[in-house]
Amino acid sequence: MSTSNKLALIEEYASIARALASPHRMRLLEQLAQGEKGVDALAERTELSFANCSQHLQELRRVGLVTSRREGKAVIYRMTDDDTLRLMALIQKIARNNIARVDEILDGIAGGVERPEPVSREVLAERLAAGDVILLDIRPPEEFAAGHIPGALSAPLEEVGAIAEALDPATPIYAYCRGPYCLYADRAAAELRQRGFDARTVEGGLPDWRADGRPVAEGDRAIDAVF
Amino acid sequence: MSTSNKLALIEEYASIARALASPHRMRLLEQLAQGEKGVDALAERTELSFANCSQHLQELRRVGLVTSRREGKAVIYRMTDDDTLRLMALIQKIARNNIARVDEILDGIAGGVERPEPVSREVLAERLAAGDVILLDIRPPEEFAAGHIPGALSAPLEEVGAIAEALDPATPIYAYCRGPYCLYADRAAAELRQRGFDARTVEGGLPDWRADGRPVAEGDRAIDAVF
DNA sequence: ATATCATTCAAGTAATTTATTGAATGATAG
DNA sequence: CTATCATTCAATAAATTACTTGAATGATAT
Repeated sequence: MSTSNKLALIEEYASIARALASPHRMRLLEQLAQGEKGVDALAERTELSFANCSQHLQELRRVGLVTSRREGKAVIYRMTDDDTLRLMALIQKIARNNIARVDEILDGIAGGVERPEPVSREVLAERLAAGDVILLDIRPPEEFAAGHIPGALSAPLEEVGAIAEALDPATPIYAYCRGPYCLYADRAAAELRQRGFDARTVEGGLPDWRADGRPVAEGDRAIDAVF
Repeated sequence: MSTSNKLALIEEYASIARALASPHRMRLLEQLAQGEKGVDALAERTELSFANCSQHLQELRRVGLVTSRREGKAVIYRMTDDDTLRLMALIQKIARNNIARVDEILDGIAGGVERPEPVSREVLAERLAAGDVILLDIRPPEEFAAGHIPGALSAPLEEVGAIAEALDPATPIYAYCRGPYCLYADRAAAELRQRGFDARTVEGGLPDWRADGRPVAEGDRAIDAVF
């Protein structure tokens, strides 16, 4: 009884890991980290067939990593809670530390320039309050409009170069995007460092910031707080 | 390039989850959470064939969750760092919150008696310092001798009943064991609650306590600090 | 060197998981 | 009530993963 209980528990724990053990499901979670979405939007963004996407989502739901609700004809999926996000972030951290290939890819993105450690969200909040740093949001403008860190400047990846022209190279720049799985901020920071800026990425992305319980602003532009 | 890099990264992240997605590997990690061990000890404890155990260990090593070193003829495996432990604990927490079956099993172990939330290690440390709580280590005596929380009393599961006779029912009791995957503390606390004690478990086990950077005592008995 | 022991490798089969297809369900609009 | 649309279910084929066996390696002891 004791032993079989223990084995049953371990089976369940393993089932959670198994749910994450598929690139497709990881990508679905990455999408859901931006906010809740319907099955068709998820199928489109991940380029999965409809039925396949639905099945993967059900598997994630089976172990409680996501939940769903019905809204008219559509079923909307969302991450269950912040622990799901923490789990993704922790796996990403372990990968960065332990798998050489991951580090190589991230180095490759950095273009050979020295790649500093990401800044913690806590430090970011302090420096934002002090006003001695520029914060860039590297996501597409629509996502910026739907929610961003107060004080951030919208700087979609293609525009980073142009925006940099207007910035003071003496002021440190922090960049963030969607989260650990998103490389926009890494690439923006790499480009800025190559241009001589003191640019670093922020640990995690907007979903993580939100999960911390920190304030989120909405609207088209939030340049006011920076300039 | 950008997209394929991103997909490559996600593949690697998924591979870490895949490594955990097997009850056998979970059990191996659980064993390694107690401390480093050789392949034969692990094969014996998990009741796996030798070659099979070796292969599972290599898979864990491939994604960096464990490392190994050679010691004479034997190869000793150990957890790479505390992040591996954190990953296990987080999965266990998610399972507890999201999978009804896990909660049922843990309830079953509690024998129908109300099951209070585990106490955080931080609170435990405060109360130990204040001296107004009794701390029981429910693991086998050998493991206690190899390392335990200072001030803990060694109380192997079979002896908990007898030891309880000597304790003051007015003083709260905290119980710990190996960690999230180990049920000794849960069962001890359940038994004590049925006898009318105010008994709770501690979140995580000795490995987690150690990972916090808290002090660990060695030796046969540490009753002195309590009595 | 040779023998011995712990571990790893390699190959084959069994078992599980995945993706696809087409049918079924469940909610809404007409 | 029927038609329509989004989603889910069920069944099959394809791809992966797991376990076993027996041979190979690498380190020690004689």
